[in-house]
Amino acid sequence: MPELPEVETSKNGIAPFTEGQRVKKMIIRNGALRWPVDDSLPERVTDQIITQVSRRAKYLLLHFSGGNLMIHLGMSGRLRVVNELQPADKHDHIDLVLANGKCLRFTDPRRFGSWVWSPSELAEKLLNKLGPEPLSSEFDGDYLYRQCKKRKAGIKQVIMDNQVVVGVGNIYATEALFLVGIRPTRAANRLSKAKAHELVSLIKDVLSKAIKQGGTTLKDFTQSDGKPGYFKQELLVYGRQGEECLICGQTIKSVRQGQRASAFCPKCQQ
DNA sequence: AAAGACACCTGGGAGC
DNA sequence: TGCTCCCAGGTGTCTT
Repeated sequence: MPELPEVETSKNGIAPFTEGQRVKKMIIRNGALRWPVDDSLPERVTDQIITQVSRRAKYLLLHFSGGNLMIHLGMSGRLRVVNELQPADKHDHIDLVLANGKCLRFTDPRRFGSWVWSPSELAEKLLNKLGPEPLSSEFDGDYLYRQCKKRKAGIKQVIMDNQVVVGVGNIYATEALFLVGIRPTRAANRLSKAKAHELVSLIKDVLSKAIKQGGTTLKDFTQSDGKPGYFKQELLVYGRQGEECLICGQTIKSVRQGQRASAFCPKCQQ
């Protein structure tokens, strides 16, 4: 997925075309997503106005008077605003056709994404577990330090844990740990308070910067107008295993943690 | 309570 | 050209 900056970029891209618009029709071509898309959704949103578009964690929320549509992009999901007459492609699973002749189109080859109505039992279950937003003041050095003291797992797994802080995925966790000079495998409970403060500040920096650049385009992600995100050029270690460290020239290594690759520089990160 | 493995699914690239 | 295998932005669930 799309990590937090990509979701934020999608939100900013679609908001001007969707806020204040009435939904004319909802088309579900393939509802077999992370959770089966509720059959009653079209009935629920048809003729309703999208009052606001917001984000919570990696969920994009379309607000209606009676509740929200919670959209998650999973690993390969994408939202675009297209003309309603544009023919649907192979993985274009859901359309929200709007009164202004535009169409909010959801594309997701791997179908790990989701469209869930909130409030609902499922929505509460998903939302209740979520930790603070990474860019909020609640996520600060003292907080992360307290969370880390309880855990002996690798620091990278802790900052990627949604219960600790939301929105930090593999790319930005990897980058922030490089910037702070700590190996992803370092036991979280061995992080000093000073480093916890520094790490929080770098996570915020890297996420904010990525949002400004329109996110990171690897393969699937594009902004809602179809343009790529430009943060990829800024990546210092993610995906660079085998290449030279841009700071010291050492070969970037990669380890697997929780079935996920973690790239790091063996010299810059201890 | 926490950690680890596994699940969901398709497509792209590497290697043979 | 084609097959097989591994990998990929996430995260809920089940087992130790």
